Amino acid sequence: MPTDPNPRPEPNPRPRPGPPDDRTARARIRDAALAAFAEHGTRGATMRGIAEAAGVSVGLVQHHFGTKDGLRAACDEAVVDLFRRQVSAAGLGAELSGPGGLGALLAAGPAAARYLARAMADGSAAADGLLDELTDGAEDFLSATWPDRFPAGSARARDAAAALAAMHGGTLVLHAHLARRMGADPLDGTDPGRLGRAIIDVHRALGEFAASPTGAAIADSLGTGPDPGPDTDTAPAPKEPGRG
Amino acid sequence: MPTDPNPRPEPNPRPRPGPPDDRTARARIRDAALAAFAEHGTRGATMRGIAEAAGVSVGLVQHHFGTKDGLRAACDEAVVDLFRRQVSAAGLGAELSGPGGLGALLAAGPAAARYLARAMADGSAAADGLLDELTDGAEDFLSATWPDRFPAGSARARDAAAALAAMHGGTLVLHAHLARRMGADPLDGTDPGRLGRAIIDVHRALGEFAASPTGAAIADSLGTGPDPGPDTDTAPAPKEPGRG
DNA sequence: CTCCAGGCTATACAGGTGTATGGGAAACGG
DNA sequence: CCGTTTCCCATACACCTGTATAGCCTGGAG
Repeated sequence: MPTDPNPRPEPNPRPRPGPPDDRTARARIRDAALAAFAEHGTRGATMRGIAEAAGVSVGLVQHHFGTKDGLRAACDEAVVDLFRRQVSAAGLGAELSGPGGLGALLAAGPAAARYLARAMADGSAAADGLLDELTDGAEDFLSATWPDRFPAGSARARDAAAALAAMHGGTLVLHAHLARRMGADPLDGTDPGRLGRAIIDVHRALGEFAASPTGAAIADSLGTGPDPGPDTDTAPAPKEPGRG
Repeated sequence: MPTDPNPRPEPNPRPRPGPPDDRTARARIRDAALAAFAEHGTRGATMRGIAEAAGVSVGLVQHHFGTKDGLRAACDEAVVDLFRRQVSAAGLGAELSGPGGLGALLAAGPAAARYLARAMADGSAAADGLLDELTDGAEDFLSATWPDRFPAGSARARDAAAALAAMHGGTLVLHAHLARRMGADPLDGTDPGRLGRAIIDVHRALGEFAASPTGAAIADSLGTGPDPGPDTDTAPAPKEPGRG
């Protein structure tokens, strides 16, 4: 959470004229838009609804952000900014897409996470960029940890990295389903580690299953590619990654 | 010309008056709606666009499906039906949420899969129901395979099953991202096993990683020890009798 | 005081949306 | 021949959308 020691909404402090100052009503509008876009989608959210939620008129929204797409772009930028600050604050390096990258996304705040979830599903430049970064991080992680199984630049590493990012991002996008089944939305801030624990459980279990003869048979039935891979090494002793 | 066989595929053969007959223009409209909903979302798709894509007028769409929500419901039902038929045809039992369940979804056809992906993200009764079935299957699978780690009805099994379904469903929802990174959309029908292979690769790699000391440390940092055991559990997930 | 820049509001407008309505065409049944 | 049913179309309507425009209010500068 960014430091925001403002008990009052600060009616009209005449902000500096130059750069985007991001305080006062402008920030209120942006936050309201974030929530509205997250809840109703880019198309479902309305300018009037956002203005009402922010306690301002529709004209002011236009005055500050021009058009609806401009407002959307501002939300994108704000969320990406928040995420980057969170990542650098947590000291995460390239391996964003371990269980850690997801945690950083969640730690950026429920509103931002919800917005990102919608943006990923709807497809926005910001969400695509973030997803690409997660995927790049995952590919680096895979290639660095298992160079024989996922050679750098190989199609197998690329596919696995994309799938990994999609799977972890999918838990974000489908947070409503998780909330329905787990009893608590993983995006509401309480117990941020619960989803991570479940994901690790899944990977451990499914990893063992995939390594079993039954799993190998399933993999074979899918038309295994050129490299079936050694199934004997179970503990490759990966190099220490960053905060997970 | 009273006695005239069918020179055209659907000459309006006066179908049976009673039940939903699903032929002629009605099916065309439904298919066009499926594609439109999948591409533009429930809100973005328009009645006029669907009618034009189906080659009919807007009035006919209303005549057959009443309202837009009725059309949406019909699409839901059709997709769910298709999926069930595919599952039973493949002889899949409870383990819907292994790599098999996802494959059945994909095998139901690109249009249905795309529609389902959108429906999962937007949230519809059909998508929720299907996701619940996948989750139930995953929970059964986890509890049956690792009874000590995922006791039946435990919170840990429930969380892991929900996460597993969300992760696999997420690859469906984020298929555009996968297409961007893998170079081919996993929902376009060609090489249906490629995504499954990537998922298995991910589970194997991440499973090994989670079992490593580094992974265990990460799991510990998330709040719970390696074996929390069954904590507060609630009523087991509702199961549908009959259809397995 | 006046002046005036800028945050802020109210209203108007053009376009698109879902839906209701009235009517036309073809296949039976008489 | 007419009547009825069903499929199908063109149009109208009320509503909501994003956006443009004109004006009000505050507060500092001259």
